[in-house]
Amino acid sequence: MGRQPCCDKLGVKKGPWTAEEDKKLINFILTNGQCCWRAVPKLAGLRRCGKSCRLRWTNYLRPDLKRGLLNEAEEQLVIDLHARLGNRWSKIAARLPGRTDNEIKNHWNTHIKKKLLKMGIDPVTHEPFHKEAKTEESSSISQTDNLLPESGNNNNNNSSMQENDGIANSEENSSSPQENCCSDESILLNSICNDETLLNSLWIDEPPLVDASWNNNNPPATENTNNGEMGYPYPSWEDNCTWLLDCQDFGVQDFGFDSFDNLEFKSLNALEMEDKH
DNA sequence: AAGGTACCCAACCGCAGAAGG
DNA sequence: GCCTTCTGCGGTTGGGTACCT
Repeated sequence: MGRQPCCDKLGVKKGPWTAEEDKKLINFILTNGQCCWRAVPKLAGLRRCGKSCRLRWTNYLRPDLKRGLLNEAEEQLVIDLHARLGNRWSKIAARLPGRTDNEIKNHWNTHIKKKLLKMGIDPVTHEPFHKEAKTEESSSISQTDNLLPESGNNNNNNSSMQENDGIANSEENSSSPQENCCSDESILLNSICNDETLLNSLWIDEPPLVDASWNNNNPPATENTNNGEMGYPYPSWEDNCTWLLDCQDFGVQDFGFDSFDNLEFKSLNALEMEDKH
């Protein structure tokens, strides 16, 4: 259709964001909320493309973001969700409060993929390599089942297989993806993931469960009693943005955010409830 | 200490789909 | 129904840093 570039390339700054730019963007969103991103750079006095502003906000500046590596439970959840949803990072991220699709995608590519390969598991199909070679017709019944028709192997099956030196490691196959998961939460997760009704609900494009309060376009001023319905004690949009800037240095926990597990279970419970309707 | 390599992650790019006129 | 605009998504890139020789 011959789309125009999202912004005039002339005079648009690229590359890493400076603290000053971050401040401007945060200030703008605090006072105006998230409106049309295209207008944000101009209104906020930034020489950035709107897209870049949105990305910066969603991937880095949002105060509800978690920092640091994914913990084991989160990682396991990502693996399970990926087995069912494929490379739909945004959907996966929607199940992991405080995590962004970009973050999960990066973590998948740099950590999880290698981990699975090392265990002799194809990160695309989530099948052990030897099993895959043996019988393709056998509808899998493994825990990382392929309920998903598209589970990531129809459109992007060309990638990531070239590095399958994991075949050489297939003797490690006896260790399932859950081999490291002996904690209670992992057990719980597994049981959740084996719950068919719950899994089915993952296919439904339900409204976002975690970031609603950030996705709405209400001006911050109207949001003084936010987060009640979701049960997330986000700091209120008020006063100035200093807390928000500080937030980047600490992490959501420091603001009394619920731990991942609590949120996760809330999300999963919500899914379950939805499925019953 | 210096150079090379691997790794990580923030940011960019291009496309698809939704929304509105 | 068509066209345009905007947003969001997934793939990819490139700079910074850690590690290795």
